[in-house]
Amino acid sequence: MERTNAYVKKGPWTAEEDEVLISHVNKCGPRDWSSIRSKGLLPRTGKSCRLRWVNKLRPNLKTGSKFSAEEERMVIQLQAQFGNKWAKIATYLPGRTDNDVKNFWSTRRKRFERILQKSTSLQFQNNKGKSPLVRHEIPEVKVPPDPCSSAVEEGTSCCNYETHNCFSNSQEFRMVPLPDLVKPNLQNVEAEQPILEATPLNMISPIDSPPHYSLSQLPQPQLDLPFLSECKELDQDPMAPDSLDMFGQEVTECESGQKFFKENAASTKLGEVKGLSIPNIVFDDFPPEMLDYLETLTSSSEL
DNA sequence: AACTTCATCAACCGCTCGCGG
DNA sequence: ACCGCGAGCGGTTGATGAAGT
Repeated sequence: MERTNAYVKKGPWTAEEDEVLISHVNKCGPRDWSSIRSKGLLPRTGKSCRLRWVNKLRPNLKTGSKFSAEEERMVIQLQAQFGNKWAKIATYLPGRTDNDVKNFWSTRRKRFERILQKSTSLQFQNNKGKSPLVRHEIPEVKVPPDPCSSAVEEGTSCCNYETHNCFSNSQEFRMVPLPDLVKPNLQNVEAEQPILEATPLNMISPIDSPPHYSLSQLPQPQLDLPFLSECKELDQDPMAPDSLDMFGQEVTECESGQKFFKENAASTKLGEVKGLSIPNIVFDDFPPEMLDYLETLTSSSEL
């Protein structure tokens, strides 16, 4: 048990501290973290020691090297499959820690939040006082209750849904993706052209409920996962049925298919501004495939 | 050259889980 | 069954350096 009243050092680790920690692990193995402090070896909490070992001192870590294209693809795919289970995802990536994966994903997400915020703020400026209805709405998607959603796997997420007022005990919810975000006309942003196009709601065909997959159908861990969004697919019209499969197929062919839809429904809202329906997008957990897709689309747009 | 913005990384915090008493 | 503890995980923050203006 760690003493709570003793001095605890925080902040960056020194080389000397690292040596002490490594020495401890060599003697005792990567455990008994709290004893490091209780024995007076280091003024660090066991938690801190463990983190230091796992993220920096552990052998065979790829410290300092950027994620390869293959690693990026795997993270994208595994995130779509497992959600934000960074530790689990990291087990598929030799030499990478959960912290690495988490940081990678966080950076990636921030980048697109920024890109798309720019895009949507310009959309608002450009559409101010123009179109009476600029609304993007996709028909309701009914998600059947997932018989596989054991409390262990889904419990935490359900709390999140409730937080978002999106999914609680209800067996259905409204998924409201934004078509123009699937393939935003970002090239037009700088040209100050209106980006949004009104789509009559009655012209949007319903999306079938994602198929259900049992846990037993989950792919086993492997290092050679295919990547879903190859360039050829990016040339398609994203709103064409086939292109929806580009997201839907990948996402639903796994245990988290339904969860994916649920979670991302919570991330997208429609806002009302001055009588206009303006997309008010929250990209908290934007679909990774969509982000990847947007990345491809926007990488040449010099935003 | 100075300033701003962005990306990356290390580390901390709060929470949950599992285990032993 | 309950409680306390250690370990592990995910979210978040702050520091730092690179790149852009």
